[in-house]
Amino acid sequence: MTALPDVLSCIQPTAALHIGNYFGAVANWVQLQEKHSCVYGVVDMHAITMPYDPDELRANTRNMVIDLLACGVDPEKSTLFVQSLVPEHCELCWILSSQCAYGELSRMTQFKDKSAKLQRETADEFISAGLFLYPVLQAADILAYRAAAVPVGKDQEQHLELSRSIGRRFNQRFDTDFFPEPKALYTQTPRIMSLAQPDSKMSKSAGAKHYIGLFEEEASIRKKVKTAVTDTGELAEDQYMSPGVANLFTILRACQADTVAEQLEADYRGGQLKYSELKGAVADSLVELTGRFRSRREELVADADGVEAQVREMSARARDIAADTLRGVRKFAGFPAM
RNA sequence: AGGGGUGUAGCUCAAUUGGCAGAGCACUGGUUUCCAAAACCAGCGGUUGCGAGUUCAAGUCCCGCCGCCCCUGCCA
Repeated sequence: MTALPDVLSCIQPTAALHIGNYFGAVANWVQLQEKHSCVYGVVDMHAITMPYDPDELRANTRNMVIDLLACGVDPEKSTLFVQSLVPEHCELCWILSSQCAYGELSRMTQFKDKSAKLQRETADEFISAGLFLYPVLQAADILAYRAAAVPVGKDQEQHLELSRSIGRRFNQRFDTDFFPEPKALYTQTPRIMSLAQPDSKMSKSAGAKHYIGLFEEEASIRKKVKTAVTDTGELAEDQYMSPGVANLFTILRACQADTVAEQLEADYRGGQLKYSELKGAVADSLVELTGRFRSRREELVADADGVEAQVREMSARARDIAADTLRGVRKFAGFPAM
């Protein structure tokens, strides 16, 4: 029997990582692998729950793997798999879906938000059943590895809770302790906001000037930082600084530029801070940090075939664990052994 | 499968009897600003779902097809 991992975490393949993804999740992955055995996944089967293009998805998945390796996810320490190469996720999802109440799923906020939005708006958008089952697939992602812990931020708390309760129900229903309850690993990660709209989280969907790509060129990074929103109106009574400025400081500290950040904060308190200086410091830090990633990424791209072979090998390793889980699940669920 | 809707710029939508495809938002550039925002000025943006037809002329009318939404069914 293959050893079960301490930590499991997944990310959806998207066009390119931005600094919000990096500081919010990926940097933490790189940290965690130092002290834990980690399994990380690029979950392309989740990506098809929304309208998408197949060629784009394939390219995004390949790029995401490269991006993660460039950021420091280390095949020597961790297992990085592509979800669709481990079909057990899907099989487990189906079995678990029958241990999950319809009402429970319709109460998932992510799904509710989407449906509510539909009623408010034109109501002519395609909502796949896959979107509804999304949290169950997520539960399968975790339970397939019987992982001990999952790093979560606030927004994924509810989905992890569902995974725990599905696993619990499975155990109870089939009178076993097969699935350990995955613990939430609360790690404080900085929440990077949109540069153009600092009251909402940084995301690519909002548009190019809202985010900074992790592998963007220096000139582009500097330009985007420069055009970031600062003070847009009056500060609220209880506000220390405007969301835009606070966001710039968050980025600066996330880049570990603490001494610079302290100096500039002192200037801010004294009313001496020139935002152009702050922006210069932020841009410098980002350029320095991402420059390393960019050069590592170039090496990986040059060896694309090697990377692919490596990921297939790691996915096969992940599959060994998942297949082992499924052997047990099939037995409990009443299916014949394969 | 049948019935009813719907499809126009990235998004929301307009376009008279068939008569030059437009607006707002978004985006790009400029003025302004320590940097931004806001404001103002300028600009980019189109296979009108696809295909055929009628016409001097089709976003608009006729026929076929496709996608999506709602309803009623059918099959497993």
